[in-house]
Amino acid sequence: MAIKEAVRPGGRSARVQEAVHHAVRELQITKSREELSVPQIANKAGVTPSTIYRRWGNLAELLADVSLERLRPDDEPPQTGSLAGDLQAWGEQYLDEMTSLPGQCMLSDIMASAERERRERCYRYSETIMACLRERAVKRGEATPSVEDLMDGVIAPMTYRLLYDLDTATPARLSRWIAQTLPSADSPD
Amino acid sequence: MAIKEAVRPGGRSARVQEAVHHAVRELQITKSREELSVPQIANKAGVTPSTIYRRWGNLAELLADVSLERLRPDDEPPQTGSLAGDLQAWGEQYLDEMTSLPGQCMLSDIMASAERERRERCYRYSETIMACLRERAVKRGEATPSVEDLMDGVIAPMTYRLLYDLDTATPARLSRWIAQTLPSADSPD
DNA sequence: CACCTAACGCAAAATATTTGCTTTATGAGC
DNA sequence: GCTCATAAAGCAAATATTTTGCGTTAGGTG
Repeated sequence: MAIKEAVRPGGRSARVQEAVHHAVRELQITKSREELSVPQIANKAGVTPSTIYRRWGNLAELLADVSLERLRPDDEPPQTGSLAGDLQAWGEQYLDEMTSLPGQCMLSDIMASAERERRERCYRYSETIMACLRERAVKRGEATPSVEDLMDGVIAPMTYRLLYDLDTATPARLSRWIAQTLPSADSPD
Repeated sequence: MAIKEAVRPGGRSARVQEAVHHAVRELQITKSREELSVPQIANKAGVTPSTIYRRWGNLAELLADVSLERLRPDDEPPQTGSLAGDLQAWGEQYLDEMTSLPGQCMLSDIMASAERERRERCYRYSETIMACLRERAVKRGEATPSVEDLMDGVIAPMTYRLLYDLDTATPARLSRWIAQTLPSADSPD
């Protein structure tokens, strides 16, 4: 019955982690990023600040940790019957989520983290989704690009624009990225 | 003779700015990111901490500001005689710069800034370079993609991988992004 | 040349962070 | 179950950082 996660993930540790994460999420509803502070979060979570500092190091890392947790693939991406459709459907809801204020904060928090590993987790997350959509297409017998090509052709421009030029992170462009990435077949242009 | 930059960019202000920037660059040589502090920088620059806090807000913004300054296009990108060549040449030196430790720190500092405007300046910077290389190609009579397409096809995957998956930010992949973006002509594969 | 005021210096006050030591409670071995 | 070793948390004092109010300096303007 040994849980293999951290060194000692048992009851109290997990409880503290949950309390702190929960406190952050609660506070984020009312307070803006620069109104948040470690002592404040600690107080709300019912722990001492030193606990947070020792576990997370600083506010930035804590926020990144909380943000990353939201990035769990909770539900299966919607099915539309074609790879292009699946990409568009998933991408649109992702864009929608990430262009929102909380979404942008989430991205910021993750990017502000010094831990390279966190950003790599984002990469793996997107990769997993691309692999899933691609797998569906393969099963249907569609001709499909590699996951690599999907990452470069769709995820990269989408993410790039979410980070650097928000105005151009739109569903219309998404269609373009998808069309140019998939083996040309039915796009009239 | 009026300089139109800030509200009052005259002598002293500019001197302080330069002193602080210089102090940061000096300290960055020996100290790692988490060893830097505002009071330390202030001391080295010969100003009081409150000056820095009032002008830049916090350490993260100051570092981002310093990093961004390095992003000025100091010299014309090398000419190779073809768009593919120009892109590869410029891209390789950019990759080289950005995969280095100082380059990665620079990217981190910029991404950690809360000011969206800073990231947009990065976007404009890359865009300017793409426009320049494209302009050359057009003058030579080459068939060229739009700047937009260069951004999506080359800059986006490059930047994406520099940020999220450093191992895959390589010249070899750069070739691939370029080949797939340019109107197919001479690539044997 | 005199005046206005943005930007800086200074130092006290408020906050946040670190640290040494104590206490608690999980998980392993008996 | 009970005991023990220790990871993780609490507590509080010591540091360090950040904010703030107010006096001073020095660009820029008339």
